[in-house]
Amino acid sequence: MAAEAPDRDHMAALEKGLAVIACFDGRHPRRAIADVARATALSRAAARRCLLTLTRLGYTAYDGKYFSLTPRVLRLGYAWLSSTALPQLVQPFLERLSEDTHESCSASLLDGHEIVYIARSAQRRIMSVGLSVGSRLPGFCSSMGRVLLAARPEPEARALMLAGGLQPQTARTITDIDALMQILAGVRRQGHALVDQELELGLVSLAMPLLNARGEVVAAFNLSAQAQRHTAQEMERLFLPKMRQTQALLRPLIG
Amino acid sequence: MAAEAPDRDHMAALEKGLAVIACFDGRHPRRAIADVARATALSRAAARRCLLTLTRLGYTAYDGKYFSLTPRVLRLGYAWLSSTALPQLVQPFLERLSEDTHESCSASLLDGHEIVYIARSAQRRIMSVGLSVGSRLPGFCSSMGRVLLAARPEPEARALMLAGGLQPQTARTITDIDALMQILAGVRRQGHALVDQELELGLVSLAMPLLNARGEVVAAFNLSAQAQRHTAQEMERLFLPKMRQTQALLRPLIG
DNA sequence: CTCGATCTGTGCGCTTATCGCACATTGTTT
DNA sequence: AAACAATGTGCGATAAGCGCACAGATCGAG
Repeated sequence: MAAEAPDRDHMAALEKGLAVIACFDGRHPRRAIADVARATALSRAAARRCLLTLTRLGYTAYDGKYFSLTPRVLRLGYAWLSSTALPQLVQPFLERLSEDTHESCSASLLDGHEIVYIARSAQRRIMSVGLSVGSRLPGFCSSMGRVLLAARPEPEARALMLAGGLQPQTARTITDIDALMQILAGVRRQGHALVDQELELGLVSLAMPLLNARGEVVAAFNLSAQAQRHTAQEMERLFLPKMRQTQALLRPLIG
Repeated sequence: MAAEAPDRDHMAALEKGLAVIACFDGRHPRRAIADVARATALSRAAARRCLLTLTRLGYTAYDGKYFSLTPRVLRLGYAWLSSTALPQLVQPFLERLSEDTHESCSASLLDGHEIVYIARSAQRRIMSVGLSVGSRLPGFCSSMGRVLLAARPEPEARALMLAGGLQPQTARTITDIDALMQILAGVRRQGHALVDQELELGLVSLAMPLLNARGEVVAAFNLSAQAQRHTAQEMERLFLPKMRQTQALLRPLIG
């Protein structure tokens, strides 16, 4: 193939191997070689080399037909979790907030156009898909995503949302980029974001930034509830005070 | 360097890159190039190439001086979590057990000579080091480790423990390999393992295998408490029945 | 302020790791 | 049984990755 990006330091093999690891998920827990090759757009030979190397290192297992990840890959993800104090710091506050309100609370960071959960205290299983640390959701239609996007410069926020594709998640999902930018402006003004069934029908979610001592946005946290139990207005009335309190408690504790 | 292992498919660059990711942890959240090179035993040039590639892919960030991991690495570590149903399945049962007993409960798998936490419900912070999903402990002196080692063929269990180095964690840690093999035999007979302050002073822990419908050991779960509050005998009397119940409840649910 | 030590960025030639293809084999499907 | 798809293996060609060496930057000590 022609060299489109002739960067001096490329480490193509590393990039391919990471793509191979990342192609496993809940829908594809076990994959054969050709399967992985298709999913990663690698040649079969390259996919095979990656898988054999990963197996030799213990990151994948091979039963003679299918490859699957081993818990050793947690070494990689856990390297990040243990290298940052934020998740462990926030977790007990989320649990407290969750107990007080009897709703589920989470914290997340922005990674490109998606949010990544870094801590969570679930009260009930209200979402169709189970969320946990490491889970990802589109930023443009999630409450925490909007809080985090609102904290970025406007051109960047716009670019990130457009790059993500703006796929509607429900019939109520707002996908117009200008409308979304307006919403971000509102979030910036009010200091919180309320999303009403744009991510999943029946789910309302209220999010707020996590600030450090200097007032910078370092993450977002939210509280989500069933739409039948609480209307959007009720959400703000019932939960904003406690969330502001959590925000204020954490602020001096975050470097 | 001479080719000691002339395997045809090696993918050295992938191996190096993974080592670079894994060299970050709580004690080294930010590292410079030469620092990473030392920690991974790579040449500075190789470490630099890995770090630049990882940064280009968004797995690490560079502030001009130090590199640090980004939450994107959770894509790798938590690819496994989402590819296996076990953690999500076990979590609520651990929470229930933890509520009933007011003690901390966890589940783990064996990865080489270490156990890896895959789910946890902490009641109180009783250990000096905070545990969470992805945390690792030596297998030979932890209750879950002994349950998992006991489920392996004896020669394999012996080899794994020896490979781990048998470093004593407290003055009470048993490090004699034959004594440990005896203990594993007892665990196999009784169906549970009790570890009394061998991992950390003041910590007692009772573990039991998680069985699938066919009766195979697929993981271990435990309950840990402070030694001051409960003696070893008390642990078995107080908690074994509830743990057996949890084990029985989960057994038909695990594929 | 100067000097020394360490680290970083860069370029380069050499080595071999990695590439994709092609063929033989196996096993799966219809 | 035939057709299809996936796997394992060998191989030659290419360039990816290697370590070294030099130069500039940074930092600390004295």
